[in-house]
Amino acid sequence: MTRLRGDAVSAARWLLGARLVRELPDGTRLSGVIVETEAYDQEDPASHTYRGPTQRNAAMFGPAGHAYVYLSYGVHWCLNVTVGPVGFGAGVLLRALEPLEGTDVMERLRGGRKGRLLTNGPGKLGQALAVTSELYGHDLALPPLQVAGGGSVPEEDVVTTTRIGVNRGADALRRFYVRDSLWVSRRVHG
DNA sequence: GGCATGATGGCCT
DNA sequence: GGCCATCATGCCA
Repeated sequence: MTRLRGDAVSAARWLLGARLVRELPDGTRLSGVIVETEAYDQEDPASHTYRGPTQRNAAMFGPAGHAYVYLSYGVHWCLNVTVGPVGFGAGVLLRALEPLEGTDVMERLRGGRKGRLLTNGPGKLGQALAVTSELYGHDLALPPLQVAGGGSVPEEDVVTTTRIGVNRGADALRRFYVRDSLWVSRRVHG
């Protein structure tokens, strides 16, 4: 994961195709392939780190390759991978996953929803993998939540678009997804 | 101490 | 396509 020590955009592209593996307390193994990401860094007005370090965003100012978890709209837990040298204040939001293992358990965690509805959105992904604030700051090289691989999607298969749901910095091309994946939150241009 | 504000999702029309 | 639940955070008073 040395690649995560660079800039957020490179990290976001690199994370496409990486595998995300979650182990539940009962030993159940859930996993999938990351197919959609967004890049955020301190120079970006849409980033939680834009106004400098706070208690909430501290993980993004820590070492790369750790989890930055936050509650969105008071409802949804969203998972980011921290990026850059210590003090950099950057991260990559994981927005969608192609499920591989434990889809039956993911369905249960998602209230019976199936197929693409399982993980095609950051809040859905968080719920499907039982991500909560317990994993805040967790080292993603270790169980129970790991990122492995990355850099496996060829340049020509990566689509670059504007991000979803942001107001400031709305025209920045910082969302990336795997072109032919059926598992992304939405295609074309956000 | 109070209040406006989301890196969203689900349900309703 | 539109509405709104729900709450931690952060900025302001």
